[in-house]
Formats: sequence, C-alpha cells, structure tokens
Amino acid sequence: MSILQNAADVLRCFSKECPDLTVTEVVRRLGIPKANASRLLKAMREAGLLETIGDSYRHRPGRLMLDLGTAYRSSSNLIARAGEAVGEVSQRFGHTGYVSIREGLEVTGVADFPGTNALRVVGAIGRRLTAHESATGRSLLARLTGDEVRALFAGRDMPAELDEKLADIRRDGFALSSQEATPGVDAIAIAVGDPATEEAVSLCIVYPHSLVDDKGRDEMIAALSEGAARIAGELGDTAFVPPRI
Amino acid sequence: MSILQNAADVLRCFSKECPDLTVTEVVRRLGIPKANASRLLKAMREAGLLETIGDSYRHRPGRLMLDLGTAYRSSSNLIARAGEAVGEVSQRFGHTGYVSIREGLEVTGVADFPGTNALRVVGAIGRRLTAHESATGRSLLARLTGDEVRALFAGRDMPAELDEKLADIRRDGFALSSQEATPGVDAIAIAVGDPATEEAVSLCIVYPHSLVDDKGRDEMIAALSEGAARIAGELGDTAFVPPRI
DNA sequence: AACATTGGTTCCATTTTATGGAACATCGTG
DNA sequence: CACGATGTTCCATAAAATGGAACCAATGTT
Repeated sequence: MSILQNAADVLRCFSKECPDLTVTEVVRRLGIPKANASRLLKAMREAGLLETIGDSYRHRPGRLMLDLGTAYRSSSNLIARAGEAVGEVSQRFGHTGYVSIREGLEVTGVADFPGTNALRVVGAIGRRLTAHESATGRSLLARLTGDEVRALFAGRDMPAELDEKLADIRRDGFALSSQEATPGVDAIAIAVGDPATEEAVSLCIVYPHSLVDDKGRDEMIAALSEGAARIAGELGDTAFVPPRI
Repeated sequence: MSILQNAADVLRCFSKECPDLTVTEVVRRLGIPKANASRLLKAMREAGLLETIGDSYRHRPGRLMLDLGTAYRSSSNLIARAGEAVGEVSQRFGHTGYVSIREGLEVTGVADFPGTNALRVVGAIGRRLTAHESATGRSLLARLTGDEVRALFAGRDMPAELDEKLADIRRDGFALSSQEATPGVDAIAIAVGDPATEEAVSLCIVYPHSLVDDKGRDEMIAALSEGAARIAGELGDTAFVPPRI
C-alpha cells in the first residue's frame, strides 16, 4: 500500500475534537507497527504535512493545511456563491448560517457565518452530521432519487419516514428541522447544485426555536430561497425546486 | 526523495489564487517527469488528498483538507482565544478582524471576521503578507530580538527603518499601518504568545482610513489590547507589552 | 481528411523506499 | 532505581517510485 494512503489515514484521525496526535495514538487508531508510525510521522513532519506542537511529542496538521482549506473553498464557485448568499441572510436576521456538502451519509460544514444575535447557535463548521438526521442533510438527499438514497443505505436500515420527508422537501423546495440535533435549535435548509461540476451544497440557517415565530421563519425561508434561486439560475441547476412557502 | 515530499510540494501549489491544477501544470511548476506527476496525482486522488472537479482533468485539494484546517485552529488554544477576542472587537466596531501567524518573513491569516459595516475590508484569510510590510507582521517581528530579526533577513537587505519601527512597537505594545498594503486601508495589530507552545499570533483589525478618526482608532486599540492582555495573562506570556495609547 | 499539438496514461527494468520485528533509548513516577 | 510508557534505530526482505519512451484521446489547423 502506498505510503500516501497511510499518510492520509493519519490525517483523517484529526478533527475538531481530536486536534493533535502522538505516535502511540496513531498506532492505536490505525493498528500499524510502532516503527512505521514513528517513521511515518517523521516523514510527514519533514514534508510539512504535520508539525509538532511546541517541542512536545504531539503532532497537529501542518500550517500548509490552513491554506488548502481556503483553496478548496475558492476552487468551487458554487461554494463561494453559496457562502455569499448565506452570509447576507445570516447578517440580515442575525442568526448563524452555514454552507455544507454531503459525502455519502455525512454532511460537513464548509463555511459558516456566526450570527450576531445575543442568543445564537455557534460552531457549525467542521462538525459532521448524519445526512438524514439534519435539515441540511435531508435537503441534499432530496436531490437524489429514491433509489439513489436507498443505495446509500446499502446494508443499514433506512429510517421509515425518510422517504416521505424527502418527498415533502422535493415538493416544497426547502427542508426544516425543529429541535432535532440540538434541543431548542431549529434550522432551514435549501440545496442547490452546479451541473458543470456535479457538486451540490446546502444553504442553511440555524436559530433558537424560542426566538422565531412562523412569520419570521417564513421570511428567512424567502430570503434564503431568493439567494438559492439566483445561484441555481446562474449555474443552470435544473434540479432546483423554487421553494413555495 | 520520499513521495510524501512530492505530494506536499503538489499541495503547496494550491492557494486561494490557484485553487486547482492539472497534471501538466504540476509538471511545469515542480519540474518533474510527466509520468511521475500523472501517477502522483492518481495516488493522491486515491488517498483522498486530492479530488477531481466534476469529471474534468482539474484537481483540487481533497475534502479532507477542510477538516484539517479546522483541526489546526482548534489544536491551538492560543488561536482559539485570539479568534474570540478579535471577533468581539470586530463585531463591536463593525470592522474586519483577523488572527495571523508568522512563518519566517511571511504572515498568514488563520481566522477572520468579516465585519459588518457597509464599507469594510474583505478577504484577509489565506492571503500571505510580507512580515515587515504589514502591521500584523511587524507586531510579530517585534516579539523577536533585533538579532533574531536580522537573522531572518539573512542574505536579503533589511529595510532601513525597520529596526526603529519595531522599537516603537516594543515600546507602545501595538503596531499601526496606514494605507500600506492597500490604499485607503489602515490596520491595528497586537501580538500575543503562548510560552507553553512557543506560538505567537497577531490580533488585527483593518478598517477604511476614511471612516475612523484618531479617537475611534484609540478606542479600537484599547478594546483589542484588553483582549490581548487577558490572553497574555491567562497563558503567562511575559513578552507581552501592555499597550499604552 | 490528414496532421500537428496538447494533455494524460501505461509499460518496463532499475533504483530507491517502506516494512515489521526486535533491540535500544528516553522520560517521568512511584 | 526500577518500572512502565513512549519514541527511535537497525536490519534483511518486500514493495514502492523513477524516468524514458511508447501509446491514447481530444482538439485545433491547414
């Protein structure tokens, strides 16, 4: 197996929750011989893929990785446009907004906008959610056909009401969640895609349930869908369903 | 040379300005044989370090890299704290703020806060600045001794007035720039370090020159230095100079 | 329609690296 | 000081990367 694969496996060990690793932690997680892990981390350090924290044994991703995240975002004008649209809505209403992408049954935030209200939802970026258990994930799943969704669940049980929920999203053009992943937190999500690159992103606003009534929610849906519709129009996304409240 | 080194070199080709690459672009930039580049990119793709955009020949950093940037930020509680402090100041005054780190004679933004004023400075993150030609860079250089700074310029000419400028920063505890990197844009920067990890970051606010008078500027210096002083106190940074306006 | 041009991949023998088990080194602690 | 936990070095073997050239495919060009 290529050493690149091993290096990538090491990198995959990092996350917001686990921001640094030692040689033995890598050994435990990947089940590789200690000697390999030691040399691998050393080589990755020398290549700049990792760096040590202070002069301790702890390793974190190299500084290089910061730039790559940025490059990723600007490589996709879908993400850039989506970020712009969400940023506007986030600022107008003061609630936190983010843009996320799906990979299999997981969704990850790629951009976020903190929101300005005193009571706001924080920390969306870098957190992984299960696609079918969040509005943002379902808005992305709804872009697939029923068969494609079932294929994603190959092996696992597909939640009973998911089909129905996705049908609703396909009809309405937007997804909602109320106190689902986090108590007291509601979310609105609308997905849009770029046919040229076959990417799709979800534009999402999260807000405290207690702070927003139906009217406020509908205003945000309208604002978000205006942004999404503009992007869909510009990029020629035919799968986009103009939201109807 | 390890293939990791080559892979890292490929990754270093990416930036905000160059968010995707083809095989031949890599060949041109790195001067390696075409066959190697082709196989290297393929291996990196298979490892998840890269991905292709749509079904074209263009490559961009893998999705993985997004998470790594996030991990990097949360690996350093200095960066996290600095981000918090800058975020508060940014929001209070509506101007863009960012946190950056120095590496040799370059500084890079690691976190940014867009600012809410209609007239604001955008796009700080991922952009590299020359350390001595920006307030944020000089605030970091001022933490070094004169000899250390001269060592950084080994070979190159060290700008004549830099020594003097850095002395001022060491005395005042903050750095200013007025229309230096960008016409019409001023900046305030204060550096703070974590003795435990030997990291240092700069807290910086950038704002349109035309929008802020001396009084407003001093208020921002005060707010920023309050945040910086709190961090310095908590982490025990003895090199920190409490700013005096 | 034949022909260069550009961009990418595959093939092969040779050279360079990675592997994993075990011995060795280092550090902090009871 | 001995212990346990962690990280590094050594070695022969197994597995890679290398680079030159041939090959493939799409795109313009006369």
